[in-house]
Amino acid sequence: MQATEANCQSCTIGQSTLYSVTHADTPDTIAGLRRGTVTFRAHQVIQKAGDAPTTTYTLRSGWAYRAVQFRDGRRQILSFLIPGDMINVGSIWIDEYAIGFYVRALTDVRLCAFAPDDLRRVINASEAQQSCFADYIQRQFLLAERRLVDVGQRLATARIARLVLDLGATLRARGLSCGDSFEFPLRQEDIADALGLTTAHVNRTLLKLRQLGLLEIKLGRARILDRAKLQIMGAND
Amino acid sequence: MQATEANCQSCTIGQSTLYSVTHADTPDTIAGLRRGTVTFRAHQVIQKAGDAPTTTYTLRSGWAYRAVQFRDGRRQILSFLIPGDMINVGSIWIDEYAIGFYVRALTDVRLCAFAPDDLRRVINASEAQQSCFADYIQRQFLLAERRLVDVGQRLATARIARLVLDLGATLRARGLSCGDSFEFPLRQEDIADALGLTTAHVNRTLLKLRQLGLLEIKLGRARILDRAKLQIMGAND
DNA sequence: CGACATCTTGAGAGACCTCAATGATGGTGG
DNA sequence: CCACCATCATTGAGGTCTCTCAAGATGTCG
Repeated sequence: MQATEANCQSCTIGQSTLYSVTHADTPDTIAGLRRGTVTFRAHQVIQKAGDAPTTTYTLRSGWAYRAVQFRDGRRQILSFLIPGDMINVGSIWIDEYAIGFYVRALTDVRLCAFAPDDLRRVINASEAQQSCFADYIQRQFLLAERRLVDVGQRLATARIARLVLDLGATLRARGLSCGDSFEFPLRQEDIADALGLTTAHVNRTLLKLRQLGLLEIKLGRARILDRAKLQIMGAND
Repeated sequence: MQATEANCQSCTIGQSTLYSVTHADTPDTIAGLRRGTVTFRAHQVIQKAGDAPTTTYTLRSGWAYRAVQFRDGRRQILSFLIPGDMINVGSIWIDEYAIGFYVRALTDVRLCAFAPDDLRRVINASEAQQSCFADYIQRQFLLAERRLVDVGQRLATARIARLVLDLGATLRARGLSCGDSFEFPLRQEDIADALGLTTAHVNRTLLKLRQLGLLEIKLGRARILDRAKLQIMGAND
């Protein structure tokens, strides 16, 4: 990992997520608080389970994921992190919060570093900023519970359809994609571990979705071929 | 539902959860803010999916759960609510937040009503109170992700073991139980829907745990017969 | 004592898994 | 430029956990 620059004035990410109000008003405030950036290469571990980070990071570019690891090699991916996400929200409010998961880079990533105190002040600066932050937390919570419902109740086809649609929607909301084809650096194994499936089954399910002309995942890109039908497939309720 | 009294001075719940700091300092503050209480009978719906409650409720007594309902009758329980829990945290910070789940009473329950504004002020009153609230949110998040890991990766025996241990631990933390036998008003169907199983399978799994001398659930009570072995059973990782 | 909810149990089926082998693909070094 | 390697995708055969559907047992309550 190494420090480099990446200015805050041109950053469009902050405008749509946690410190959006402050960032929109005076990007300089954020720029002044940022303690620099850090980069990791694809597949590197960013934080280990048990770490109690004292710096709070936001994801500036690239993808990562949070997961728990089992001794026998199985793992459960808890969420994927894309630009605008916080790596460790807990550290803002809770000192010495030891995380129960680990964070790993999916692609090369760049993180922005902040002191928890500073972010706390930014968030508390206005009611607008507070509710913007609350909105972010709420959404993360919602996504976790969506996955729980998927894994608990839905078939493999629906789980995959929904995961792809969800990620596509989030990317769009952050201004990182604009159509039915977008960057999608998950391996089949990552999809499997996020949805409680095996790679073999994900592969067969993906084949099925491709044959049905709904979805194609190839070369690090996802192509939604028939959004309407994919949504119906995802909503088998 | 009907309004009745239940005083805040003698309430031990608030001391261990969201407004704990304020409550411990001056229980009168909370008492002054409370807009009264509401009761529901067992199995009554407290909030419907799509509702955007303008009042924030905390659970004073009894059990409830949050769940999503499918058209074909399936459902996924997202979390169980026990005294001290918030019914709708989202409403504190986000106006007009339409919930995507419904809330139903498991036993007879009594709720305390608050105006979102008031709770917001209480929480913002001090850093201690803020981090206490953050801690609560964090824990709810953690529990949701624990369930996701369970449903995604663990066998039925482990899922059930962990659910019971988790609920027991939370009850203990709130001073609502003190040993290995505690109130447990979940039907087998509730367990099934919380863990992505069917009642038939929950029944057989419960039988197995009973025969192994680890756990007994009967007449609305859970009895942990061998905590050590039950924990091992739950940690099949 | 019915009426109802809940628990229990059985037989058969399906979704998904395990294990293993075979193809692609892309990067690396000689 | 090709051989080589690691990573990832693909495919097959067989197994199992869990499900579906159904019936019966048990318990609860008015």
